[in-house]
This record gives sequence, C-alpha cells and structure tokens, in this order.
Amino acid sequence: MRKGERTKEFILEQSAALFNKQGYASTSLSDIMAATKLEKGGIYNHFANKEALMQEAFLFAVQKVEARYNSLLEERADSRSRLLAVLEVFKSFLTDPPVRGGCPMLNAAIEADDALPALRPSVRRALEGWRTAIKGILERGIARGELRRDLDPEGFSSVMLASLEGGVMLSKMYRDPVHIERVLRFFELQIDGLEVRPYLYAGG
Amino acid sequence: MRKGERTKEFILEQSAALFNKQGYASTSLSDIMAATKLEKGGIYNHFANKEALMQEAFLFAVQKVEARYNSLLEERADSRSRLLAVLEVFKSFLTDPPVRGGCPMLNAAIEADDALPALRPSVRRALEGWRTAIKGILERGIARGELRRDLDPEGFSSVMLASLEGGVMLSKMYRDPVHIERVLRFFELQIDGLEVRPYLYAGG
DNA sequence: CGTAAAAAAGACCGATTGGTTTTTTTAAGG
DNA sequence: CCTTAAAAAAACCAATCGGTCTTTTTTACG
Repeated sequence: MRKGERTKEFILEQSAALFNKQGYASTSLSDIMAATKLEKGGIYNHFANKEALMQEAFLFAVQKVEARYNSLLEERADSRSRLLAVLEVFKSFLTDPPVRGGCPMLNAAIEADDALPALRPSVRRALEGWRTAIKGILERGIARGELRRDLDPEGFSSVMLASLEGGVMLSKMYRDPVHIERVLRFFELQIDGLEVRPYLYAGG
Repeated sequence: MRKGERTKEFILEQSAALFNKQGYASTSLSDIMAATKLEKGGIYNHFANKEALMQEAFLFAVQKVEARYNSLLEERADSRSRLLAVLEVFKSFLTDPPVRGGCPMLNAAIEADDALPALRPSVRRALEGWRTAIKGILERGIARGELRRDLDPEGFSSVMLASLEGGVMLSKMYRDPVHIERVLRFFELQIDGLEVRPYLYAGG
C-alpha cells in the first residue's frame, strides 16, 4: 500500500519531466519505462492509460511550480517584492527549473490546444491561476496604496504573464537567457513606474 | 514536370496547416494522406522522408507569415505605423491566420527545442528574423528622429516579440482574443510613449 | 499519336505504438 | 512465520507508425 504510492509518485516525477521536455505525444510508454526502470505492467498498475498519466503528470508539474513560487513568496509582503517573486519563478524555468524542460504551462498549452484536447481544461486552469495571482497582487497593492490607482490589474496581468511565457520560449529557443532577462528588466522598470513614490508623489 | 511542382506546393500547404495545428510529431503521414487525398507513394515522390517534409512545410508557413506582413507593410513609412503592422500580424494569428493553428514560429519553437532538434535552426532563424525586423524599425525610427533616443532597440525588440508570442498562446488557450488585444493595446501605448512628440518635446 | 519520363498508386515491410492479460514476485498484517 | 493482497514482470495483442519498392497511370513533348 505505501510502496505503491511511492512508486506512483516516482512515475509521476519522471514522466512529468519527460512530458515537459519531449512533449506529451512524443513521449512513449517505452520512454517512461526506461526512465522509471519499470515494466509496462508496473506502470499500468497505477494509471488506467496514457491519458490519465499525462493528466496527473501535468498537475504534478504545476504543483511543483507552485511550490517553488510559495517558497519564493515567504516573507514578501509588499506588492513590489511579490511581483518580483513571480518574475523569479519564470526566470527559474531556465536557470533552475522546478521540472526539467521549461514552463509546464507553456509547453502543455501549445500541445493541448489542438492535439490534446483532454488536457486543455487543466492547462487553462493553471494559466488562469497565475494570471489571477498576478492580478491579486496588483489589486492588493492598489488597495494598500503601494501601486498607482490608474493601473489596470486585469490588463497588466495578461501582458505580464504573456511576456514572461514568451520570454521563456525565446530564451529556450536561443539557448540564451538574455531574452527572459530583458523581459524581467522591463517589468522591473514597469513595476517601479507603477509604484507610488512617497517623495515624488507626496501629497498628491 | 509542372504538375509535380503544383502538387508539391499543395502537399506543403496542407501539411503546413496540419503540422501547425496538431504538432509535427503528432501529425502522421496518414493524416497528410487524408488531407491531400494522395497515397503514400504520391507524397514520398516529392519528399525524401517526413523530416524533409516537416522542414519544408515549416519554411512554407514562415513564408506565408512574411507575405502577410509585407502586404500589411505597404505604404507604411513611419516607425509607428510599421510597429503597428507587426502587432497586426500577431493579432491575425487568431483572427485570420496565414496558416491555420496559430503562430508557426511559436508552435514549432515549443516542439523543436527538445523533440525535433532538426527543426531548431530554422525556427531560431525565423524568430531572429522577426526580432531584427522589430529592432530595425526602432533603430530607423530613432535615426529619423521619430522615436526617443533613450529607447533600447535590442531590449525592446525582445520584450515586444516575447509579449506577442505569449499573448497568442494565452488567447489560443483561453479561446478569447482579449489577451492578445491587451498586449496590443499595451504596446500601442508603449509606442506612443516612445514617440518624439513635436509639441511636447519641441526644442528639447 | 506515340513514347518516354514523371507522377501517383498500391502492396509490402519491420518496428513501435498504447493497451490487456496472465503470471510471478514482493510486501504488509495478523 | 504465513497468508493474502498488492505490485511488478512478462508475454501477448491489434493497430499504426515511417519507409521502401514495384506497378500502374498520367503527363508532357517530339
């Protein structure tokens, strides 16, 4: 009973990395067998079929990313620090990925939208989770008087998430972190511009 | 002789759409046979193997996108109009795609970086083409005195391309054009902010 | 119109795919 | 320790994969 759960977790960990690196359709059960050193029977004992494995592996990957974010979030109270934590998560997809192969949401999104319709709802939910997280930081920042009131959290969260995902894609393709770094720098400056500056804006 | 070239073009057109929609690895020769109503022999008469077909189909797709851009570029001389033409191309991936299935560079980039190494150089070249196109518009705009001198073409081109690709991904996943529209609006405002305003900046 | 070459069809191939079932092994609980 | 159920292995399956080769059909040209 306990042994089974441990191996299931292990299968998820290995296959999540494979799916994220090679793609879901391109990763065969043989690949997973090789990575886990398990025979087919040992794998299908824990998952009904490949689709169920893909589904669970994606959620496993998303969970890993969220764990990374939460650990980065510790003791960060103000909006600016929190937004920087989001930036750091996306940078980590290239420097020290929670799951090998880049951003799980981005990778799954491209593959899911036509080829893997079953995965679409989960991917969408994960992306929406990130967008609302960013939006929440912005709204809270405005409410706390840390961010300018003329900022549009709805719009800015879309743009920031889009840029980060695009930056990850570019840096992966170029094999050069400079592109995600430019995105990071750009949004650091944007965030600073959005901040209410006590001295500059004092009294206004 | 002429007939062969026409069918080759037709195969490229059909398979480019399939590859862009379903992914390269997930699109089988049977899919292409069904789409072209050709037997396997009729296809392999024009392409050495599936990899060669993928390669040529990707270049075909990129060419279609470039053609769209060039048609949008006509009679647009100033930097602002040209940058807006770039924005329109990326919006068109969702509203009226040159090749069905979204942005060919984005889709291929995600799949190519680990699963299809043979496609990587072409994808990278295509993306770099777009980035340098944007950079060129910015540099020219600065030289012509249309854009502010403190603008960094190198960095801004990365950020703009990343955001557009990310915006396409988001809108495809949400099946809602609002996200790419937010990116578009954001960069329209950015571009306007980068412009040298004759009255505001007159003399300085 | 006839002919030679190009183009397409069709049969065929081994390998691999995801999946199932049966057997063996392992591990946990009384 | 021993038994029982869980877990993993192993054998097996039809279908599909990309690819090859041979035959038939079509096309272009003299």
